[in-house]
This record gives sequence, C-alpha cells and structure tokens, in this order.
Amino acid sequence: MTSAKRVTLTDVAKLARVDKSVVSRVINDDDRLVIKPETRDRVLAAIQELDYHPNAAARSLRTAQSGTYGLLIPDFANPIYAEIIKGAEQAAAARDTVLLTGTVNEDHPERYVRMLASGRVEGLLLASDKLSAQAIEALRHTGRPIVSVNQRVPGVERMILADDERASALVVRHLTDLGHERIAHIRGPRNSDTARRRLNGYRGALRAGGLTPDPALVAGDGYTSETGAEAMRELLALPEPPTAVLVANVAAAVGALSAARQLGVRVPEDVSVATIHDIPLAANLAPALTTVRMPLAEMGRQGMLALFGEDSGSGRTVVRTETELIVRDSTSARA
Amino acid sequence: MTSAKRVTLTDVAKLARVDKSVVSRVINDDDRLVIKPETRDRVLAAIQELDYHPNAAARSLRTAQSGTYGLLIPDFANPIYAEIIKGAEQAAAARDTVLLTGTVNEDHPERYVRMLASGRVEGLLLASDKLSAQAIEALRHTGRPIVSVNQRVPGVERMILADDERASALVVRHLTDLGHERIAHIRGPRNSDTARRRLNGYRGALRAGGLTPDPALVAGDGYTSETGAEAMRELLALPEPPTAVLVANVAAAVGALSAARQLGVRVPEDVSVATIHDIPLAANLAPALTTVRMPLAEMGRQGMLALFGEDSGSGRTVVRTETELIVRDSTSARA
DNA sequence: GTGAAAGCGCTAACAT
DNA sequence: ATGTTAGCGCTTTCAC
Repeated sequence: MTSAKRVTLTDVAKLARVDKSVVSRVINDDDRLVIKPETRDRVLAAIQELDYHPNAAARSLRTAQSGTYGLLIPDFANPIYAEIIKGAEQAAAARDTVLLTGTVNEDHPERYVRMLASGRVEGLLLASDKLSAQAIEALRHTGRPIVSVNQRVPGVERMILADDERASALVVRHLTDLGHERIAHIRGPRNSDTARRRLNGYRGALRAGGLTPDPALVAGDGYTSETGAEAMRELLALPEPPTAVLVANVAAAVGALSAARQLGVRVPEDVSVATIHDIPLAANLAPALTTVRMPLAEMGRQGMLALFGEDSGSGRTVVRTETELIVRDSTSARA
Repeated sequence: MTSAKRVTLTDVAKLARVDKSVVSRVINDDDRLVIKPETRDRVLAAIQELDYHPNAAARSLRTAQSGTYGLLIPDFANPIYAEIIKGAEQAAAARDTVLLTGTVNEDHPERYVRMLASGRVEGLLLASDKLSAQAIEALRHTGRPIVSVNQRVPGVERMILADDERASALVVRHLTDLGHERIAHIRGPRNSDTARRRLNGYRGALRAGGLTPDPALVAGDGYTSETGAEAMRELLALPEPPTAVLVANVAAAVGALSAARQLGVRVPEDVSVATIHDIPLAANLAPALTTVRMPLAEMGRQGMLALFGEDSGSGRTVVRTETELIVRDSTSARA
C-alpha cells in the first residue's frame, strides 16, 4: 500500500529546486553553509512533504561512521546487566547513537569480530567475561575502541570498575559492628574478576577489624542460586558454623536463604546474610536482604562515554566509589 | 599499532590478481560463478593474508539490506523479556543477521521510526506496549515488516501470542481441584493486553468450574510488586477473604507473598498463591511458587521467523499453546 | 548563496 | 573463466 519507492536526497532537492548538496548541508546543520532563510524553509518543507529519511548505509559509507556501538553481556536474565544496559542506552541516546546489546555466544566469537571489522559497530563495551583470550585479541586487532565494564579484561586497558573490594568491606564492617566474629563468605566463580575482588575485600576488612580470615569460612564457586545454596549448606554443617555470611551476589544469596530455610536455620536470628548489588528483588525477598548498592547504570553510562572518547580518564582504570550499604532485615546483632 | 588503513575488495583483488567482482562473487558464494579452483584458492589466500572484512555500509547501500532487525521491549529488568530475547537472538544468529534489542523510550518514538525509515533495521519485533498509537502508525508507514510478540498491538496484524487465557484457566482448574471456591485474581494493568486475556481466562475457567466470578475478588492494576502487595492487602481485608489467589505475573506475586507475610497470613496454609510465567526466580521464592510455564523463548524465535517471512502463518495470529502448570509449594488443598 | 563533481566500497548485469 | 561497468545515496571540496 504505502510502498512509494524510497525517497532520496535527489528527490528532496528536485522538489525544493536546489542542489542535493544544499539539502545535505541543511540536514547536517553545516555551519559554513550560508543560505537564505526562504531557501532553507523550502528545503525543510520538501523534507516534510516527502517524509524523507537519510539512508543510513549511504551515510555510513561516505562518513566511515556507523553511529552504532555494541554492548556484550553474558546473560539478559541477570538483572545487574539490566542496570548497566539502562545507563549505556541513555548515554548512547544522548549522543544520538545506537546501542546494539547482545549476549556473548561462546561458540561464535567471530561474529563480534566481524561486527567490528565490517564497521557495523564502531566500538565495543565489554561486560562479559565469557570471551576467550583469543577472541579478545581478535577484537583488539580490529583497532576499534574497546572498553570493559564491571570487570578487568586482560588486554583491554580501558575499564570502568565498581569498587567491589569496598562493597565487601562495607558489609563486613556492618557485621562486625553488629558483634559478629565468625563471618563467612560465599564466593563467586574462581575465574571471575569481580568475585576475586570481593573475596579480597572480605579478607582485608576482616583483618582491618582485627579478625583472622579463616579459610574454612570461605565456600562456594559460582554466581547462581544453586551454588549459593550448596555453599550455605556446607557452611552450616561446620562444627562451628558462622553467625553471619557475606554472599557474593544476589542470585547466590537467594539460594543461600532458601538452603537456610530448608534446614530450619532462621535469618537473621540464627545467621545474618548480606550480599552485593541492590537490585529490586533484594527488597522483596523474605527476609528483605541487606545489600550494597553499586552504581551500575552510571558505570554503563561512563563506559559509553569512554568509548566516545569523552571521558576524562584517558585510558586509565576508573573505579566508581559510590557504593552504599542498604541495611534491611537479613542482618541483625549476634545473638 | 595495527592501524593499517582499511582493506578493501580492490586490495584483495590486486593481491590475488583477479578483478574485484570475482572476489565479491567468491565471498558471496555466487552459484553462477565458474572459477578455477586455483584461482579461488588465490582469492581466499589473499583474503586471509590481508584479514579482509567486507564493509557493511557499502554492502548495505548496494543491496538495500542491512541484515539487522530490531526488538523493542519495555524494560530489561523484567526477566520474561530475557527469555524472549534469547529466542529471538538465536533465530537471528541462525540467519546470520543481527538483532538490535532496545528499550522503548516513550519520549522519543521518532528514534524507532528513523531506524526503520533509514534502513538501519529491516524490520521490527514489538514486545512492548509502551508505544503510542501514533508511533505505531508512523512505524507502519515505513512499510517495513512489523511483528508483535506476546501481545496484540492495534494496527499490527502479525503477532505471536502465548495462550494467556489458557494459562489462567490451568491455574484456576488446579485451584478448584484442590477444593478452592473463593479464588481471587490480582490482575495486571488495565491497559495491558496480556492482563486482559489473563482476566478473561480466569473468569471463563471459574464459570467452567461451576463458580460465579465475584467482582470483589478481582483486585490490582499493575505488574509490579508494589501493586501486587497492595492488591493482596485489599483482598485479605475483605469480610470473606479468598482462599486462593491467581496473580497476573511473578513481580506482583512477589509483592503479594510479601504482603501476606507481613500480615501473618501463611502461604499456602491460609491462602494459596499461583502466578503466570515460570521464570527461575519463582522456584527460589519462599514458598516456591506454583506457576504456568509459557514458551517465551520460542515466541521470540517465531517472531523473528515471521519477520523473515519464514513462518507458515502468513500474516495471521499465532497462538502458542505449550503452556504447562508447574506445581510447587505455594498452593495446597483448601483447609 | 548555491551548484557541480568526485568518490566512499560494494554487487550484479553484461561483456568478452 | 574472468573483466568491465554502472550505480546504490550520501558528503564534501571546490568552483562560480
């Protein structure tokens, strides 16, 4: 029906009775263009009338810029990425560029290389640790800008990090303030950068509080509710179980809560539980979880700015420090 | 360092000592190309050696195809979209096309129109009800294919729907089987198509079970945990409260559980609760939620196929019927 | 103040 | 079995 063949710059120019170069310059707000107001109006009217939209491919070909950036995440089901995406999308929209968010498919890393090398996307925001060193190297080889978010990636020098160590420390400090001394940690995956930093923060804060880290009180190896549940069972089975647990992420905390419940262990009466990342779910669990809020959306935003080359950091690591402890019902004073 | 200026078809042709058209046809596996194996090998070797990647913009300009499709969702934080995205991404990857997933920003609907009209994306998968009728009309006006997923959108004739009515009916039937007669419904937003269909299914199933729908037992107007909590409080405050509640979605169910807990009402002993969409969270709540599994990923996949024009449905509504009741701990026989 | 012309990198119809 | 050619629709330098 409305299949009127595509309108081009030439059509607009013809209708406005000017050259297409003039139309182009009007569209792009060329400063150096001197034009009579009435001519400009005629051009704008023609654009309106024909419902003209510049062809993205032609423009990209000419300018060698696609106005598109990529954001790679491991899994849309993990709510922390929703926040990062939100911030990145916002920054992209503000620059009138397009953000292409996708999950990393470990089977076909060459897809991402092709995207960069073909110019389809101009730069990449890396929020996934699911890429092989080989794939990273291939991406780097394209020469396009790459920024990692929420994690350190070997070979990628620009990164936006949260202060994961401080997040752990805030929780440990909160727990020691409540009188806890046997504070356990359900850690994330061994190969995860964030998990390692959270573990470091946990250990450091214990020492800072005059406590000695006990290896027996560190369990777990994953970011899922299954790993969290298993680690919790392990900890509760200890001869001398912890009175408080810092869980590395919310998913694992959900599992930990569930495991405690099944064992008849009450939270927080018998054991306090706290975790990192204040996603909405945390407030709705039973009991509502004490968490640490991290500036995830802001990190997404900063990552995009770094891609645009608009950040001040000029290639250095940026650690966002706006971490904040949110105390809810899952932590209480030691009995 | 590796900033060697971009490699073009011409460079490859020169190195392989053939014409660039030959290289192009080799790359695109042109059937009608007759070529000596050794020549083809020379071309492939040159491509390897120069690490050549075809320029996406030039190709798009020439073929008038971008190989990119858009998927519009209302919110990445809602886990049901993670499933839809997963299916859509998979279908896109299988066709070697790119999927651009983004959230609908009600403030700037013209962004999506531009994307379609500029040829940046070839078609749109609509999983959001956040677009105005006006915006939809503008999108339709581009003449590009549009398919809606998980909802009916006025003006969009191709759609992939779940059987929301049946989902409600499965729950109601489960509850009546357990002996419940006062079965309430915490409904979704009034302007939501899925919410309306779930309400219809609820009413129909009550009648089919010989029960008379009681308007007082329908509360709520939203898909958030806040609206769910408020509706639950309202229902529990009735002179004769329900013994079972069908909540329209998981988020509202989380709120409903939380409200019941705060009021000292036990689930399922005092009131049974069930909801629609079996996302992983449902199994990890306390108590684990009885839900209905819907083929969300499959719907995303089918939506993409419809965009590609590969579906059998040829423009008709498709209702997926693979809904399945998952009974967990939040429903039990009436006391 | 406006127009002419070249060319971005590719594909496809048509030579040879 | 391979080469020639003509654009796709746009931006930009330069000319008038």
